[in-house]
Amino acid sequence: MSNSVPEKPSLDGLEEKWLTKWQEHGTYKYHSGTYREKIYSIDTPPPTVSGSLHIGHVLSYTHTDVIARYKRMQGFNVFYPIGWDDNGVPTERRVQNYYGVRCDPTLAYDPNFHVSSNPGKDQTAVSRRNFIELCIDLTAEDEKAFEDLWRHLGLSVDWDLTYTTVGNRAQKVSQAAFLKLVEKGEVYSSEAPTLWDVDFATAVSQAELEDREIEGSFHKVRFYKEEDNSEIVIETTRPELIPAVVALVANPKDERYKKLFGTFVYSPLFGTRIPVMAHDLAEPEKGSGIAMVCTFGDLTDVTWWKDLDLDLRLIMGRDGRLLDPVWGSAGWESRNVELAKINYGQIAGKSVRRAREVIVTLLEDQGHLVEQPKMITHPVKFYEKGDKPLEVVASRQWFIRTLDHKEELISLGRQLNWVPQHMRLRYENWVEGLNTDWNVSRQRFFGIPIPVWYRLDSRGEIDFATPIFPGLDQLPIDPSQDVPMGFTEDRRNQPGGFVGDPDVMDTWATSSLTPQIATSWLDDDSMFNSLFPMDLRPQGQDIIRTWLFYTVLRSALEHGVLPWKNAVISGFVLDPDRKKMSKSKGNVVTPMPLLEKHGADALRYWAASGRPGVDTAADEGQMKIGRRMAIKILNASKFALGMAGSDHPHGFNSESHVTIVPLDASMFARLREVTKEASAALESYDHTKALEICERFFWDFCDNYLELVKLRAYGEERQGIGTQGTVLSQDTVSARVSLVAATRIMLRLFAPFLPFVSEEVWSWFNTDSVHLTRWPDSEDLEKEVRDCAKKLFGVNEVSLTDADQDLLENISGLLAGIRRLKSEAKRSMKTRVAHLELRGSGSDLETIRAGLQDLCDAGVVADYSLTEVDAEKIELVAVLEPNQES
RNA sequence: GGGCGCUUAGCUCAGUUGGCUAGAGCAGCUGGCUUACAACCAGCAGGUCACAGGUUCGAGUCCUGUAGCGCCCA
Repeated sequence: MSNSVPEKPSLDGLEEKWLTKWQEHGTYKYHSGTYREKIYSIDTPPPTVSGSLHIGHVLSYTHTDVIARYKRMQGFNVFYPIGWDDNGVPTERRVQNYYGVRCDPTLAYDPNFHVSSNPGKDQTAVSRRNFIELCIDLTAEDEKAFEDLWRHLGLSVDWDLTYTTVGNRAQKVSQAAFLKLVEKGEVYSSEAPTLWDVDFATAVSQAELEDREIEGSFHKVRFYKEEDNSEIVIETTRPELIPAVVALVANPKDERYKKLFGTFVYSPLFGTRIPVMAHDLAEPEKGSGIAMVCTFGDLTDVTWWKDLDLDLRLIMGRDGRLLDPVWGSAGWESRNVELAKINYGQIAGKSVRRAREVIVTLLEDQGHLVEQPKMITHPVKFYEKGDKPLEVVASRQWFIRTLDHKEELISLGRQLNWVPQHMRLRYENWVEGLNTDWNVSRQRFFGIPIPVWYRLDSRGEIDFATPIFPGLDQLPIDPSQDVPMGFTEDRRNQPGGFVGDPDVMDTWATSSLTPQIATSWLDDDSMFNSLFPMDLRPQGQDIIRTWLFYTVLRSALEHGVLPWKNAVISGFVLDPDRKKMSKSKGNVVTPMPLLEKHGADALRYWAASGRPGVDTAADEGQMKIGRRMAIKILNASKFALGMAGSDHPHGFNSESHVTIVPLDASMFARLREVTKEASAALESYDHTKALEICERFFWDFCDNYLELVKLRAYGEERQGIGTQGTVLSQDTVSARVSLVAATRIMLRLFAPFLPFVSEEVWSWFNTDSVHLTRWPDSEDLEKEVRDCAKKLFGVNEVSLTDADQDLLENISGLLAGIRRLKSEAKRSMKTRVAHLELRGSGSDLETIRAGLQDLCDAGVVADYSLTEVDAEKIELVAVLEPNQES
């Protein structure tokens, strides 16, 4: 046993030292080629690198690392990769702001393009390829910041397994998975009304929506019955859509409107003849109980349009400005075409907002408005990253079928082990509430291209019915650069030739494949089979409906199974005042300064004190406690392991027999329980409980056990028992072996939580890494005692019994009693007790007899006596020696 | 409007299938340099378990309702 306990142990410099050594020694490397049963595979969340680092990244990633380290110590070959999510709109937006550019796909690539180091107010237009190059450059920088944090925090990931969500492999997997779903009939394209963000100019999916309460106005507008031109009043928040109105609907049970169903009315301003119809979704209580249906104001309009088989009058452009239809032409008939033209002329080409103002004025001027608009607040759908309400536009999109698979998805959700369990309900509620298939096309620039070309007919029109797909062996492809089989580049965009699909995939269409990307799906079958389905998906509660849901969906569609066995859902990190952190509030806590101030082990301690699914405040107090514990581990270990380092002759050899004395055995009995309880807690992903159990034992060990055995371990002369010259007593040997063995066990228990200080202390008397040792179980404990006896004293035979588990606790209680007496007398703890009388029942006194000598040593008791009395518990009567100074 | 979670000491949180006087850390107070540690140690004090009912020999724990806070969905 090598032994180099430092004189003055310190946390300074530990992080750099061990990060370097772990990297050099490949401590956390995954070893391919082992059996599935011996592998523990983790589907780590790839952080959005264009987002800013915040303390939340420390919390959940530390939780995962604790589990990874625990599993590794249990002998699992841990597959623990990390990925970078550099895909999608956040990256585009960041590149635009950072470099002051915008993408214009019509421009040609400029190989000599350089970004201005001082971007002005006006954005420079750049080609798509230039733009993508900038995206890749910037994300590379962003990845470094994340990697620095993870490394500094001591995450035990295998950095050789790192992947990105825009890399070649991610492109290949995303496109292959898409094409396989095409083959299975689970993907289709269609021209349909789609939720559309006018600023980003892209379609969005149900998962990317959020409702926001915004101000609007109810306008009471007159429509006119065909039969007698009498008025009928509807209320709308979208008067600018009156030119797109295709029906009025009321509830079939609504007596007020029953007789109107089947009749026609004319719209104001435009004179369009439209039917009055019945539909269940019309709410009698809302407004006047009769609503106008437009193509399209919202998703309800889409439902009505489909259910009632209504006409289509599109006026919303993809840029959020109104189109300019020809009044009087087919579909745009009017009973007063000239008036319709004049009125519409005022709003054509205008934004929604401006058009609304104009329409309201026109309605008022021409007498169609019943009264002044009434202000209301109402929920409106937004793209979660957008600033303007979503519009519904008709466009061609690719969809993955989800609605057909709801039941299967719910059933799979019930097979997954959710931590905490109630998170399953969020998933189930989401699946139950799905109302559209998953639109995976995005009209963006930076992303993985949809791997599709279309034929152009002799007039140059796109034939969407027979798309051309690449073979799996061609992937990845970019249809705007690559050419489909049977064509040459000069046929691109030519009549009779082909055209590439201009869209990219929703980023979730890639992120939902992280298990497949990380585990070499399609590239290495044996690796994939040994890692998939994976063991653990750790992630935030905010992306259950996206990342978790989509990943389950893709795995179900492709493999027919769950992608992992366990999903551990972390809570949010709140600011120190327990408020949600947000950029706008300016209360975002960044991790690096805290890491530098308190140290990695301290931050990890804080993180581990937050349970899965529970929101946790960024509390520096908790970090300080973590640091304090790391220091305590250094100091306590220095003392305990210092006991091992005697070069003096001790009188023991391989023939000797050592008996672990009852007090020491009692400590081990408790430690055995601790290892059991901590293991059970970690098995159920309750790292907080595991840490608490270990921490409590450790503190108790320091405060009581260490103090009780201190003198015995030193082996100093004392009454009755003691050493003769340099020869140690059995009791001293028992204490020293116990101190060292217990410390070794505790270091292994702390290793997953506080990897730096654990490794440092371990290195004082070992050459291997504590992180590659076995997680302790009760058998290890006996073995550890034997090993220590052998190594410290050359002793082969050791007796360790756990006859009395309560002894240590009882003696500790009495020591606390002695301390209380001294404290109440306002005397120093080293004050001698001239005489201590222990009064209690005969059986109680018997239970403590084996620890009395240690108690007297720790309590500085000169002399004691036992008095048998009829009492429920042992009472102490102490006579303190007089204070010599006063 | 629907769903989920939370409410225990000044603060942050434990509290298992219902079972002794409801625990810990931090903060507070009082002492103490004590041969691992003053970045430390010892001791003390601090609670109507959100509220109202109910079940039970017994409820922080189970049931019903109410209030407040937070999150998700519509």
